[in-house]
Amino acid sequence: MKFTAIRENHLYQKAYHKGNRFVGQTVAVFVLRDRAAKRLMLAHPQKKYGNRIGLAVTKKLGGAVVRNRAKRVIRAGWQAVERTDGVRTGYLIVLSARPGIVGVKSWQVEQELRYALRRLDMLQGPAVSENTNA
RNA sequence: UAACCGAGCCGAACGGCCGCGCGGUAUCACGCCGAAAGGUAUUACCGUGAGGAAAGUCCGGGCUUCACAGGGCAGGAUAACUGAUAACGUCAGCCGGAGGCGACUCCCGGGAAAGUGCAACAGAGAUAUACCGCCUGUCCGCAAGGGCAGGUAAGGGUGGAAAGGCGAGGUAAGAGCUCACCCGCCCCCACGGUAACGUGGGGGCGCUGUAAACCCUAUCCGAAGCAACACCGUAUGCGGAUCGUUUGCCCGACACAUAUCCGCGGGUGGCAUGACGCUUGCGCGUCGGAGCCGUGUGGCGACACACGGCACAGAUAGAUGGUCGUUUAAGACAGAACCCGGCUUACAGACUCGGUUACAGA
RNA sequence: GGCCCGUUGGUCAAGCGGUUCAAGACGCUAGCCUCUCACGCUGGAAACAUGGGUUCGAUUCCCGUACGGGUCA
Repeated sequence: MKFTAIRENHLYQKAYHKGNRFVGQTVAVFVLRDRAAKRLMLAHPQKKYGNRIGLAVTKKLGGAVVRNRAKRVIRAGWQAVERTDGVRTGYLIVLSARPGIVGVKSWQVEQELRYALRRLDMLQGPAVSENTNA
């Protein structure tokens, strides 16, 4: 699943300071309304809205291998959530790895991400009805 | 059989489902973003896709830009010898030394006899020395003994180190003072070796340690590094903060202007075997490269040469993943960032070859 | 990615091949002072990142490792 990556440092700073956050054992999620979403949509050939996603992993977690694996696991979990439940678009989303991510399977990250996005009211589709029932 | 020594090699595999980067073909599409240069989407198929250390950045090169007549100083690096190599502080062989029963391993291995410095504490004394002791002379004293002058490094104790070792001669007592033997250093000769060096003979000498202290000798070194650099483009540029509107499940739509402040300068190549020629293209040919694999020849070896074959990651928030199953259980260290040759450091396990010692058997 | 630095008590730090050596300040702690606290005075505890090497002797010199920092578009 392709997505637009955040690479500017100021956007990370903004997400950390202004965004809604959820902190779990494996990941921390920061969500902020993307002011440039419309412009990006226009640039997009299919005229679709999208989320800009940033992955952040501290050097404290380990070497390049450990950090790469953390990013892959988070990416896999995110794709699973997006595919099954759907996520609202037009946001800046920063996924920051936490120490618990080392050595976990992707379904654990997926679970936590789904819970986090539900709490942040970012889900659409089938998961929403479950949320209301719960 | 056991315990070791050395060298090499691998460092998960297979299958199901869902995914990623790059290249190609088809599709989309005379579309979209951008001032331009330029960039780019969807889907399907095919090909391809991290390491032995990719790491640390400790050395050496390629490449690039700048500098450059020649010479010297300063500074840095290296240190037996012969070779290998593009080069090296690397590697091979060999010499010397150390360790091991042995296979074998280890050594920053020039010069302290050019000069300077330093050597705390202890000790009489640290590169020159007389504290105790020994001896001679002389004076005092009945004597024991003591004072003064001198000789002496054999003995004592201190120290990391006290001026070769041991025996004999010698002497008042002693001393390489003399001699034999041994040890070490320097010089000369002969033989062996390309050489370091080894063996033997002769002569001289007896010298503390430290150069990872200054230094001396010999050899080498222009500087910076792909964030280098080259080319294309170059506009009332781009980004952010402040004050907002609109949509609101999704899809879609508007305004994105003005003002103030702050910050920043685009793209492509280099760069993924390169160049050239032919071809719509696939591809083919020629030349180049410390490219990779195999075979042969030479060499003890590092390696060299010849022939044949091969094309093998190229990202830019950074591609190999997720998950399930099987293999006894999958589990070490760890991720290319311009490219090579080394070194150093980390590392679960698997395999191959050669050798040593001990025991047992034939 | 390249190129450079640094590491000494809890913190900031000086230092040199050796005895006096592991200064000094803040902090901590015990005592004195005071009716009590503060200030002040006296005393005390507490460290050379780590593994090798050179040396008689290393915190210092050399090599490796770990950690921390600076700088270059």
